[in-house]
Amino acid sequence: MGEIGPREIGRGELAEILRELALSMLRDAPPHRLSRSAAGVLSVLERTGPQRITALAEREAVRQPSMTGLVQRLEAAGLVSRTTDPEDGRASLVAITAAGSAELGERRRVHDRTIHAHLDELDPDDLLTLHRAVPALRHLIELTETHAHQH
Amino acid sequence: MGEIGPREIGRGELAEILRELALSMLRDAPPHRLSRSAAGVLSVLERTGPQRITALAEREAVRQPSMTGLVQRLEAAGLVSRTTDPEDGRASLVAITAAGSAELGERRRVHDRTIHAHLDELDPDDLLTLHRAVPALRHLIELTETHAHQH
DNA sequence: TATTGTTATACTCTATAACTATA
DNA sequence: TATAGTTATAGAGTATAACAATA
Repeated sequence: MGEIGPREIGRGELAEILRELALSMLRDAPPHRLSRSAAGVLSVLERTGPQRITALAEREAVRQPSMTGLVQRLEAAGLVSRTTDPEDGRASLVAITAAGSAELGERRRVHDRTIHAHLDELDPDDLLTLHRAVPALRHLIELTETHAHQH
Repeated sequence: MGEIGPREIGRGELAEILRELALSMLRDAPPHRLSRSAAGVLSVLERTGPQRITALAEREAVRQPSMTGLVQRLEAAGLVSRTTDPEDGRASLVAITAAGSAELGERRRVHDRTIHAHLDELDPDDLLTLHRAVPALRHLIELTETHAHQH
């Protein structure tokens, strides 16, 4: 092990706290009609437009057959629609429907409300500190999303 | 809707970022022998000592029969052991084994290493900001854990 | 041949309903 | 009766392996 410089202090602790925070928020999410998997797919479709099964599977870090099943359930529920890719007869393009967007929005509002309630109880100084950390958290999310799917 | 005071600014945005961070970290977690559910139970047992099925179910926000099944799988894998509660013949006490602790530790190290790798790429200013936010994040986790299980 | 996607099969995780055993 | 837990059953979500269709 090398020496620990000023930049190194507590980085392991930071990773640990971030992991615990994620688990904590996850456990705290109220139950909803949309599962996490379903919401994840709808969220990608909403942000990036229609996608192929393979692209969705890579993006969500699941296998192609798993994504086939998930999309089939979403289609049966009317939350996505499918069309054959005009440029490639093998591929299909999955798109979110208006009903899908509505469900997704509702799920986000419910979860955010829960988190908001906790923030309301937080010490004002802590709240200010977290506000100041928003850009850094955004950057961390970007890095995490970029480097995903490498497992 | 009431007026928006100085303390109110951006709290909705903060909740949103925290939710997105949690999802992002979750998707980023490398696959592991221990599922999230299994790791959650082992983590509780490690921190709080032997627990009843009912207590574990409440803590992890699942139903009693779901926890029965999960504990049965963990027991079959040698990660927990069970004894009848000496004070109540109906109840059993579930305890983590040495093998369970080892698996849990390994899973945490793997995930933390992934997060750590992202932190290494973060701008030093962002990293400093996040370090300063550790106590606030800790407090938020505590609030979230305390108020869980109210759905 | 390589790529896109589906089907077949199996295991984990979750739920509700009905049950057993103990208090 | 009430509580602690299990069993029965069903559905979502995941995986691997084998297959079909198109490029």
